[in-house]
Amino acid sequence: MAVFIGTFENKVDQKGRVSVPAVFRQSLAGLSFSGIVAFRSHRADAIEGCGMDFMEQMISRVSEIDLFSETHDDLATTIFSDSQQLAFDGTGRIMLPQGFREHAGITDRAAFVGMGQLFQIWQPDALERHKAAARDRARAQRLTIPAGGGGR
Amino acid sequence: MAVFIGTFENKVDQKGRVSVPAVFRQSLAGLSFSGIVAFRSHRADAIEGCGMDFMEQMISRVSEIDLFSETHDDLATTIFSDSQQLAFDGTGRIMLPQGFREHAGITDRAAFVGMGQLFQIWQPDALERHKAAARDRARAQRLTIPAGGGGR
DNA sequence: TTGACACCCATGAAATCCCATGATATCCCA
DNA sequence: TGGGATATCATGGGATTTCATGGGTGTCAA
Repeated sequence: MAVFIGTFENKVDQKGRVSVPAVFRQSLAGLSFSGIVAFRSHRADAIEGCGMDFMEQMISRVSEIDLFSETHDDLATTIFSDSQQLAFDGTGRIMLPQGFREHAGITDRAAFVGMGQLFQIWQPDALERHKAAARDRARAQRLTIPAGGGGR
Repeated sequence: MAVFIGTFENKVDQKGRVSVPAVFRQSLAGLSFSGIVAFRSHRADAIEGCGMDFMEQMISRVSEIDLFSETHDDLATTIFSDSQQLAFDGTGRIMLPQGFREHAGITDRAAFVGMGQLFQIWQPDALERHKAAARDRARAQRLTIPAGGGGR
């Protein structure tokens, strides 16, 4: 399973390219698709990213639902239609599509934020604000991490 | 397993040809039939598409089941009899048969929508409406991905 | 002979490849 | 453990390829 930890800020060049942090790329190495899968976060003004393995997991779970049922189609449409495969170039960069950049307000800098199985891509200033707010909420609500059933 | 992710809008020319998005073609590469298998969606105004591998899988799955289930038998009959193999030409285009275009209301533009192991072909405006509706339904019913057997 | 359809070529825009660069980080050996 | 030698990385930009699209031509069958 690909794991993403840490925050990295990289430049977006004229062509819309960004280097994906090397650590993230190493997590993604060996998957069936050499690149990331990205989609607009519906919670935040950010892009969410993951590896193809994560998407394949989604597919197999969705396929447990009856094919051609309304539930299956709604779910599949919602999840897969707005995602995009972004392939690495020879030096580990991806092209951030215009629409994604707009959604996140990204122009010339992008911050990659590890979130465990997923990561997010933010406009750096927006990320700062978001982090501060998240810290406050977590403190106010005394958030904790649920105990897991042990690794599998 | 062929994976279809993303939405792509392409033009349908005078002759009824459309380019299948390059990403989808790559997913379909190496199968026993170089092209797509398509049939009219019985619930939506869209064309369903997949690779020959998926068709083969559906056939074997249905043949296990249709002894017991009339519904599945009907579904199978509907799907398989209506399906057509649409071969790629040298540049990755297919011919959308008249009947399919009519069913989906497609004239000069067609949107390919990834649904995981399948994809759909829509008239772009109809797709927008459909996407919004699907999202709303998914949210209203709190549809979630069925919990899998845990990450691995 | 007239469509329908497969095959071929041309084109512009966009994405990707490829190489060069400087800045860090890492390695290695005394 | 210091500090030069060596990788790794992020970044820039020109060259090349891919892609979607348009249109022509040949072929086979009704």
